[in-house]
Amino acid sequence: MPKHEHVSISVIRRLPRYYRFLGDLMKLGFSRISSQELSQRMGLTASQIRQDLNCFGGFGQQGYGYNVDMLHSELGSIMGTNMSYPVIIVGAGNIGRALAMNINFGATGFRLSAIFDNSPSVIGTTISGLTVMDVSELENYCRENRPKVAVLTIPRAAAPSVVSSLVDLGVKGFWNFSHYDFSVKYKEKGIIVENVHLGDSLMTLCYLIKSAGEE
Amino acid sequence: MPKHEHVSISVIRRLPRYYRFLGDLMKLGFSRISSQELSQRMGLTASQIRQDLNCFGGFGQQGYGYNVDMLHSELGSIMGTNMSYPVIIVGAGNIGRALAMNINFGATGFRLSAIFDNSPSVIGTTISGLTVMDVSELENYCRENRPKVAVLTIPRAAAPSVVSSLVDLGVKGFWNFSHYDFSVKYKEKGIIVENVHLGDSLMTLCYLIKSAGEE
DNA sequence: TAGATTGTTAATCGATTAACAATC
DNA sequence: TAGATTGTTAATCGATTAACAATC
Repeated sequence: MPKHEHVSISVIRRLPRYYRFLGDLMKLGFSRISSQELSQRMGLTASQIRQDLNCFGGFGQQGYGYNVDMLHSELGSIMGTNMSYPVIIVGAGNIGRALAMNINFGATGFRLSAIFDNSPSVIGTTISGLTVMDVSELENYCRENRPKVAVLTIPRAAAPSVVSSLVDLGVKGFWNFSHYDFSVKYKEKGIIVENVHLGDSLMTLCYLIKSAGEE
Repeated sequence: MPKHEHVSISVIRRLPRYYRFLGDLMKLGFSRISSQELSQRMGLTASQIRQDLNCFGGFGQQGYGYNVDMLHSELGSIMGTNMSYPVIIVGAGNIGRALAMNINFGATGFRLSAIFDNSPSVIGTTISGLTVMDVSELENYCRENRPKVAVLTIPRAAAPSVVSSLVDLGVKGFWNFSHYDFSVKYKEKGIIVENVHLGDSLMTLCYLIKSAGEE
């Protein structure tokens, strides 16, 4: 089934939230939901929900609404939660370890396959069932296991060379927690980068707090 | 100086990135930059940069461009990086600890003042210079120290009651890493929530990887 | 002064919301 | 059938881009 071409990023970023709310509704025992009621629960408009969903297909039924289970599973397969793309974590510091232990990679379409670090005190330790490998093994590992995505939890200074070699080794996407900004050339190559700039997020919060106080 | 009223959230979310790039330029020894050159480095349009900055004031000079140091510090004070709002972390699990150790709260307008947990094995341990306190002390602590913001790194199930009491105790903003979705009523009360839904971010990445592969 | 580059207005583009015919 | 609610088209709104006069 060829999905509608070019769905806007705004729509895509709402999908995981729909998915979460539908999962909740399932747990609450709902079997059907109207765009109207979902919109109230989520704090957006019914119109937007219908528009968003219709980017991917007509999942509802006039006069009835949407079947919760069905819509949930449709959204899941649209996003690829049933996939199992191999992922590596590069950088087993605080953040890397916390992600390894906290993120449910399986539920989001991935499979955590290896963790790398360059510190002798960390290499060889076990995190979430995986033994931390030496970054010097990164190249061999990638040639053999072809990870699709790398989680970048390394210091900024280390990022450029690591990214460059990972791209050469076939990594297609990055979940970027480092303070490194990917240059435009990677986007042109079709490399996908999902940035999680925690510092930016916190500064935004600071601005909003400050502005609220100034009113 | 009364800032221009209601700057859109899209603009606000770009400010930290401008700030970062300007900091880099300072380190590289730049003293001036044109919107044109900055736009190329950042991968956006010069027009957008000028529009964004002019939401807050005319920081440039015709024929010259922008003074890097000056613009950097202006943006800093617009965002409030010079503030020192007290912040508490609620939940000293992997993520809470990693944030305590990794985030430069001081550089983003905050001051980490306390960390709470409910697990006896964690209470009393030291993280980043702070002794983890028992959540039972949360109320007293807030009454005495009036934290402005709380970082939520607790399980979802624990969130509703913690949030409710923190709001009653005067907390104005949340940096929310829990899977809890704040209900609309808090927004109506003027509570500010900056969500960091890591699962959503990873699912978005999955979708993008999947779509790229399907082309 | 001439050249460069801003600040700002106008034009375009895209995303959200509203409306309603189709249909379960 | 009547009522409800979708899918979809049209209208609105806001954000981005383009253009250019102002001015350093």
